Amino acid sequence: MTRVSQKIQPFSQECNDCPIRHRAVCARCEADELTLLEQIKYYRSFEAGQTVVWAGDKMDFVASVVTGIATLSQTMEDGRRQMVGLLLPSDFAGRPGRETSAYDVTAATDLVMCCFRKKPFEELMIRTPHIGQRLLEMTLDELDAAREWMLLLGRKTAREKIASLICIIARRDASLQLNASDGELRFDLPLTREAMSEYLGLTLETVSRQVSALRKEGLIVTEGKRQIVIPDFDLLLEETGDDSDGGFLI
Amino acid sequence: MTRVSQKIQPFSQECNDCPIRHRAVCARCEADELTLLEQIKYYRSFEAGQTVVWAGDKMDFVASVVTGIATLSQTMEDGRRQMVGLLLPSDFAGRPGRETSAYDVTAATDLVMCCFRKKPFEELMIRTPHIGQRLLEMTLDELDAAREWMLLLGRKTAREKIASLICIIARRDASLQLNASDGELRFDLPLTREAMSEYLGLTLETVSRQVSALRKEGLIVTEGKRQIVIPDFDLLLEETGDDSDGGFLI
DNA sequence: CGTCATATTGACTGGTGTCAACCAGTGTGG
DNA sequence: CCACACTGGTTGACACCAGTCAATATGACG
Repeated sequence: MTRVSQKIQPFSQECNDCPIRHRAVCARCEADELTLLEQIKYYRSFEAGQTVVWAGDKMDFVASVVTGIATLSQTMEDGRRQMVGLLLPSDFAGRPGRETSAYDVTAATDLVMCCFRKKPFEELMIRTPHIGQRLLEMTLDELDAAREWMLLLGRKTAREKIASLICIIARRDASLQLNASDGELRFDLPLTREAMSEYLGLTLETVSRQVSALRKEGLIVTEGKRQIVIPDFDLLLEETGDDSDGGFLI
Repeated sequence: MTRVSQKIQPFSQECNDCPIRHRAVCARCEADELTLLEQIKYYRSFEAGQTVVWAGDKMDFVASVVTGIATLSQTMEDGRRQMVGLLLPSDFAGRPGRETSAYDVTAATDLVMCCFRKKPFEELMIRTPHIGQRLLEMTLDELDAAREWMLLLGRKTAREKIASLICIIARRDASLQLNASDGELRFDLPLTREAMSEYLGLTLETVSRQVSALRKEGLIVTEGKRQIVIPDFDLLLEETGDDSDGGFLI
């Protein structure tokens, strides 16, 4: 688990071509504001498994996830770990006005981040309200997601947790790529069993058992190690314990 | 559980005399901005146990908690409940830009809120950046608290959960009133066993058992039903599972 | 082929949930 | 005034879900 080696990937440096342009912290920026951001941004790439920063370490930048998935985790003294954030493309990492990272930030998959040095970003935030407004909106969304997650952690059974996680990832995948080939959903699980267990507050053995159970019952089909097919999404939704109706696609 | 009856309590209507003036969403406002807020604010009082709004119901205001404690809870179809927010004086309820409440909002104790009709508040937010800035700051704090809470829900034992909750309330109590009479901490538990169980993702029986266990071991002393004395705070802290050092008093 | 990381499965344990009885305090109405 | 109900809390007996420990698969990669 090294924290070196971030080769600059071939990637368009133009904000206008950016895949997350309309959803990230810069979403509301006008052309001139974008120019200012463009001057202080730089890209960093990480390989799957690499740590971006450790909890407590100095973090002198904030960043948007461009491609890939990052996780935020907390660790207890005796090693118990709980994931507390799952950052997908366009999500924001780091906190303006704070020196160090409160969490371990890890690349769950290969990852590209659009980074801004913290100081200039903070100054820019004061001058351009559009950034602060968008950040507030995104933080409120994060808070809602965290509260949904708390319900899962506090009250759901292992089976419901697994079904919920698969539905969450399926939804997010569907919202990015519109691969609605009939009612059947197909996507890659971007998390290892261990990462899933850290997300769900379970052991990795329980995760494995419950995934197997859902497979044996035909609620999901696995192809290879990571690929998942959901033959009937509504059927799986019923296993999450959530209200049947409340399912809005992101 | 009615939702009527909010008698206006005798309470200073002057923002300058407000006990939460320096910590609430209005904390950064200048005198002139405060005047604008003052024009659209109104107080509402609730008795312990009353519901402020139900999840899904229209909520046409946002509000600061002035005195007392409010809770945010989610309910699953079959009745399982999880608390997802604990609002203390100066904390903010409601979300600008959203019509309905996402959670049940309940008065855990007698409660006074300083309310703003949503529309005027949103318009004010656009014109006075200080409100949005402060709200962002508070939301980021809420998010951090929610993530700490997720660690508790996902990874802590019942005993650690109870110890953690008592420490959290003791800290907050100490931060409001500086009653540092020696090393001994004394305060009222503002939550019923049921509310504690909803906070912690436990049953109320388990809460009761673990509180009794801590009492029998002398880690806490109970006087009457609700009053709690902590003879040695550090000793109790060791039962939370948290890092021994990281304990900053709010 | 061996090694390593990841995943699966089994046997067993134990912590927490469930169901139920009981207690204490408070308010109510005959 | 006392019987009664009602709410909030405590304690016990027992069941069961998920954790623990361990063995075995699977696949990637040298």
